[in-house]
Amino acid sequence: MDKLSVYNSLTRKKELFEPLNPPFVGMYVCGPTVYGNAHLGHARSAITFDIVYRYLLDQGYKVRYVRNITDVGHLVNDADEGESKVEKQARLEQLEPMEVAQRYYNAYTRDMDAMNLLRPGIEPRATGHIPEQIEAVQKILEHGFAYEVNGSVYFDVPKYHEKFQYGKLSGRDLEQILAGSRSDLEGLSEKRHPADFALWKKASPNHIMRWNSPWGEGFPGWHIECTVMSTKYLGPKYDIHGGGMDLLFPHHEAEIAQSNACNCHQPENMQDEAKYWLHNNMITYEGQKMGKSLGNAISLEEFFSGNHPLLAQAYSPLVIRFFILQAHYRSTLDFSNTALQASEKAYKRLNEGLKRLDGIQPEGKVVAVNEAFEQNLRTFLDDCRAYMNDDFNTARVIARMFDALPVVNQLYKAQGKTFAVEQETFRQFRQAFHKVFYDWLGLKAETEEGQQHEVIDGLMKIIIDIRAEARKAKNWALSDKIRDELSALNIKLEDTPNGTDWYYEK
RNA sequence: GGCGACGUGGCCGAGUGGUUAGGCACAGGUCUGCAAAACCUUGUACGGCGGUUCGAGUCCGCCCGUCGCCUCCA
Repeated sequence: MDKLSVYNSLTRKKELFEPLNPPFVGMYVCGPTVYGNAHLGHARSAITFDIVYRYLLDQGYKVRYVRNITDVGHLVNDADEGESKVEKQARLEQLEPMEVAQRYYNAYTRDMDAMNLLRPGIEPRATGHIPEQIEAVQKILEHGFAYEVNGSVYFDVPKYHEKFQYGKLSGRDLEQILAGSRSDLEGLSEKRHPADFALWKKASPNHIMRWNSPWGEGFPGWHIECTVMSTKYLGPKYDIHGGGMDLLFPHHEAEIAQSNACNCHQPENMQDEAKYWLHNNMITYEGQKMGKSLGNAISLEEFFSGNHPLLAQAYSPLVIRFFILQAHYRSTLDFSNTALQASEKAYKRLNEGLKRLDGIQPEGKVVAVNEAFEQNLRTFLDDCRAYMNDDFNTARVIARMFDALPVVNQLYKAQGKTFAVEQETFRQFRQAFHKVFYDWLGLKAETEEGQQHEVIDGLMKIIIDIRAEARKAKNWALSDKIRDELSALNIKLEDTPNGTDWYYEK
């Protein structure tokens, strides 16, 4: 494939990617709700669209990448009914809701930075766009696709369905939705139809996050923020909307409906918000879904530190990234310690290969061209491009890098004696490999700081053990020599009844 | 039950109907005082049953199983 194709959830097939207004591309991705630490699911979604972003940039597009931050509290459905998630955490931790949101936003950013994600161009917050959301609700009301009840405003799905098609994204039809939810809840709700959803919700007295509106004090419904913020920064119709498959229904379905109801009066002007809807698949743990109730919801922070009962060790952020990229984004991905350890080793080997590649000096060597090697390196970039063009198949790109690795190793090994490929081929390949590794996949050589700490700890333990043996044997000359020479390196030893501690001191 | 995505060798995972995905593990080899690392080489597969086809992991049907959604959580 010499042109980029993407799988569009809206049409359920791969389509040639053709921006609405080249060279500009607008991309909106559903970001995190900042009331808790980011987990693998957040990582997968963010990394998936980081790849899309990077690749489009590399293709020369001017991309405006918007990823929202949901910091508006909404209702939970368990025992804490009536309290928003953000609020609930605030009470627990005696913090302001916005303080909670900021804290988890910071943590999210920290984790994403660690995995080498490019930051979006705009990260709009729902709470920063309340007036725009109110305005959008008003517009939808004016257009006759919503109704107000007791200070809340609901989207009128059946009314919308008369003119537009509700359910086109998720493949549902209204009758089925109605049939499925008719049994209970009816009558308890202010909604006229079970499929209707809130655009604006009246705040209960104890709801902290609240704003004035034409319908009284309240807060926006879940779906409206994305419609509003995408419209504000990307226009009523833009190129790509991304998110996890779990958001397909009802969130994205509702977004499409809101967008059409708000920005178009008639079906002939239908825009469906975005041209391409991209969805990444979910992550499981040893075949099971992740969830707090199952005890296997592991935060990224815990992966990075290894501080979780289910984790055998710590996994570096880039190993997590690499692991995620080894699968195609539309497949479910199962993780386990063995799977991650496999990725860790593979990633290490790739890094070693890259180091060797950078160390190879092709100049002035005897050339005895190996046709297979030559061919391998020459077709590398085109192969990788074809895989990326095929709906961002990073798994195949990585496999292709491993296919080239033996050649790199051979060239490295034979250096100084023979050089089995044309120098120009080699130079172009090296450049291409860098492009794929750094620019497309967003990988980078592991910083060895963390490893070095471990190494130093290990070294110190060995030294201290040797010294302990020397002291036991009353070999004071050796034990003092160890202490004095360490001291010269600003490493101080302190003998305690429980053993010997060490620390840095200038 | 409905909608969607899937079920590939010991594990993770690509796969556009016809000849090797790849990684990890395992095995053999090179190197090595021994070992490790590194490098080289190799084996093991397509959930089940039918169907289409000269030929199916790849298309069609049914069955079984997994995951997500179907909630005013976002």
